[in-house]
Amino acid sequence: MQSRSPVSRTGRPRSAAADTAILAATREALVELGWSKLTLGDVATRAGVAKTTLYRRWPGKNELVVDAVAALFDELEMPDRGSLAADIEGVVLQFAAILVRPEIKSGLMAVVAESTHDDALRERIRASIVDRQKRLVLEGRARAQQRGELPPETDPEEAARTVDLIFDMVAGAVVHRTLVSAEPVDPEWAGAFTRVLVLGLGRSQ
Amino acid sequence: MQSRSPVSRTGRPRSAAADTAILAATREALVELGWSKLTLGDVATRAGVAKTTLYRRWPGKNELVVDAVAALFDELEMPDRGSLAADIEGVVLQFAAILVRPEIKSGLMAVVAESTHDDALRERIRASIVDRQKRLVLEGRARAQQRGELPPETDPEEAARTVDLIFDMVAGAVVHRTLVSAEPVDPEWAGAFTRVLVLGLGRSQ
Amino acid sequence: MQSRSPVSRTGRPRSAAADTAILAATREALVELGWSKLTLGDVATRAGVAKTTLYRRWPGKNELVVDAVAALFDELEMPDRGSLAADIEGVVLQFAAILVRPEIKSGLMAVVAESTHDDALRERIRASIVDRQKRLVLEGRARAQQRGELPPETDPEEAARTVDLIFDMVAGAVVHRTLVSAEPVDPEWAGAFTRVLVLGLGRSQ
Amino acid sequence: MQSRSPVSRTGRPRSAAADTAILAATREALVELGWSKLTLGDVATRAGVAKTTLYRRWPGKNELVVDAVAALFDELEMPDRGSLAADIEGVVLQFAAILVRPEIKSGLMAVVAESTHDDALRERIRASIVDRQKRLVLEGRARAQQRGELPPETDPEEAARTVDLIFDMVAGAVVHRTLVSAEPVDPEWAGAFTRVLVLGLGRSQ
DNA sequence: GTCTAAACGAGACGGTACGTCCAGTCTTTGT
DNA sequence: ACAAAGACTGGACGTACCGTCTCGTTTAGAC
Repeated sequence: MQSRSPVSRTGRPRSAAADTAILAATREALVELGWSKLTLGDVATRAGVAKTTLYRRWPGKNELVVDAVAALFDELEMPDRGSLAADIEGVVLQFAAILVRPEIKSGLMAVVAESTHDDALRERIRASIVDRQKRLVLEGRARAQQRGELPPETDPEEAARTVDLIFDMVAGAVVHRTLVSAEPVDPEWAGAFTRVLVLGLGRSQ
Repeated sequence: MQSRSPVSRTGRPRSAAADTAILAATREALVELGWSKLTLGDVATRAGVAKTTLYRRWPGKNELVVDAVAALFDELEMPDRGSLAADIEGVVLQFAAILVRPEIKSGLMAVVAESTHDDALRERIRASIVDRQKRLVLEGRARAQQRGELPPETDPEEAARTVDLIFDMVAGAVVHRTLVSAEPVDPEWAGAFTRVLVLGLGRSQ
Repeated sequence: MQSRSPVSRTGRPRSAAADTAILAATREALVELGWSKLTLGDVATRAGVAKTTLYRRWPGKNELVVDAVAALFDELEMPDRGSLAADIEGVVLQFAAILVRPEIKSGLMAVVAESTHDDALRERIRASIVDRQKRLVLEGRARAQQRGELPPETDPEEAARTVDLIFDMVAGAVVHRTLVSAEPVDPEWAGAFTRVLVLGLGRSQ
Repeated sequence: MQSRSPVSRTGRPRSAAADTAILAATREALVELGWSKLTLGDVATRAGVAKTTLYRRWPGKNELVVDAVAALFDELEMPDRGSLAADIEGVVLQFAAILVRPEIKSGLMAVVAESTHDDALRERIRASIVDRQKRLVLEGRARAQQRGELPPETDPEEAARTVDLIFDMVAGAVVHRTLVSAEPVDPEWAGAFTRVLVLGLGRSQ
């Protein structure tokens, strides 16, 4: 009989604490040093862990940073604020608040840059970060349809395309404002942005 | 009457050809190797130039890549296509065409990432790339006002804010679509995007 | 009973073979290139070793060459040739034979030159090379005293000064003849030199 | 303004002052930096001269240092001190006094080391430094013969060999004592050395 | 209560690129 | 024609990390 279990039943198990410590150390190092000066040796030292332990769990710097950063995005939530505009504005502000955190600022763009010539990395980013947040768009649309602010979708393909468009517009604008223009996403900007977006979407009205 | 350069009329002058060769070599290396594997030694070799010559002119990899990439953005133009929507759609497609070029794809996000913890670099990017392209938004608005598609601005501060908002929305959405979502900016997407944007702007007046 | 090395029983141990290979490669490079054209990168390559490994073990070129050269001096021996004069003549010829070897010729004077403004290096040379060979003078004197050629020393301080004087005279003359005058130390010269020295020492008693 | 030289009408004449300044700057740099850290650019700067001027006059560092150092050896003189022993002792002390000067200490051994694999350099050293000092041995011998301390030479070849031997013994011992053993050549040592040498030479007595 | 195999820390290893420095040459303008 | 200035090619420097590799040492679970 062969063991079906993917994990080894014998030998010393991997320390669960190490994972946590490594990810925390990575975020800490991102804050202090930024992506390009972050070294795995330094992360290992901060985490009180040998370099080998780190390499046993992540293939490299990129993947480690993706995982270290991904967790922070799960904080995003979209409580019902009563209208589509309010919901969007809330998410925009929340999203911006995450983006300005220095560990994100330093890490996110860098891994996206790396992903432009590393397909596996792009897939990891999509799975860990991007797609996880699309739920917000879906949720918001559903809520708006319930409220009657948006018509129910007729063509499901067209609907999917619209979700992607909205996602690119929201995420893109906030990221560009924050990281490229380096201007704050304050309620005023969020309001102006949301107004344009909601009006643009509301063609049926 | 006026001295062109207040300093150094003595000594061997810097080779003008070297600058050109170095920037071209940088773009070539970006295409072949991508940002992270690009080394200044390799660029120097490709340009047929000593490493010292390169370091004499640029402080480092980041600044070199900004300059190498900036030139390509000046290709952007906005011929009069007859309507605001057509003008925007045209620029979006052109912009996307530049972004998918491998030397841009590899380099742009990386330097933006670096700029998150290097103020001088961010300023260089803003001066060399970002601000230079805002002219397109200004030009487009002026043309739309001439056509009567948009009212003349009344409050100049408000107008400036709107220019920034539009710039972040257009650039952000296209960059996100291209580099994060890694989906093509085809005429269909460009059309959908433009429709939302123009509708949103029109109604907000 | 006693721990050989009080430090570092942990981590991967240093390769003993590397030391040997590096010193051999250094001697080889000295022969082919001479001191001034010898580079540590080249030595590392010849030894099949990374540059870092070399720097981990020696602080620089000088110290490495001292160690590479020192071993060769341990070949010096002084078999009993029956008389003080014969013993000295034998050592002079042996010493000269070592000095004309190209790895010594290239390296020895250079490190001595460096040592004139590097106290640690001078100490290293003294410990590794100079003091190790003073044994020959001591041995020769003891033997001559046994034979009755020299009287037993009475004042130990005076005796130590004489040892130093003889050492400087022998080593100095042979080195000067070989490396500065660039003339061969043949049996004839060795005989003439020994005659002067033995005569001078004998009469001074 | 009047032309200084009636001969050379054409071209700017070489500055004689430059030679002096360069050699002085070389000695100064040798004192401060030592041979290995002395750079020709630095010498040129100290001398208030362009690097090109320096290269126009000397082929390289070695030759420059030989010339810078050689002048100092011409200070050696041997006034008649009344006996062979006193003459030798006087020269030994003078020679030692020159050798301990830092510009000599740093430079002399280094160029000798280089000369072991550069025949032209060895010849230059021989011509500029070594052979110039052999006159002292010849002078001393002649004087001793006049005084009757040494017999007149019979075999001129044998006599030449003896001159060389004495030169190697004196120069070698003093150099070795000073630069390798790094002990002072004080009157006590000089006396002991001279005693051995004179006794050794005086076989006819 | 051992046995045992993987995980662990430490740190040496072969590499690659870094950014700096100097050698020696070349190209300007000035005298 | 020579000088001063300084840019140029080329190459070694010593350092920093990379990702891998040996070591000796835990340590949790299987027996």
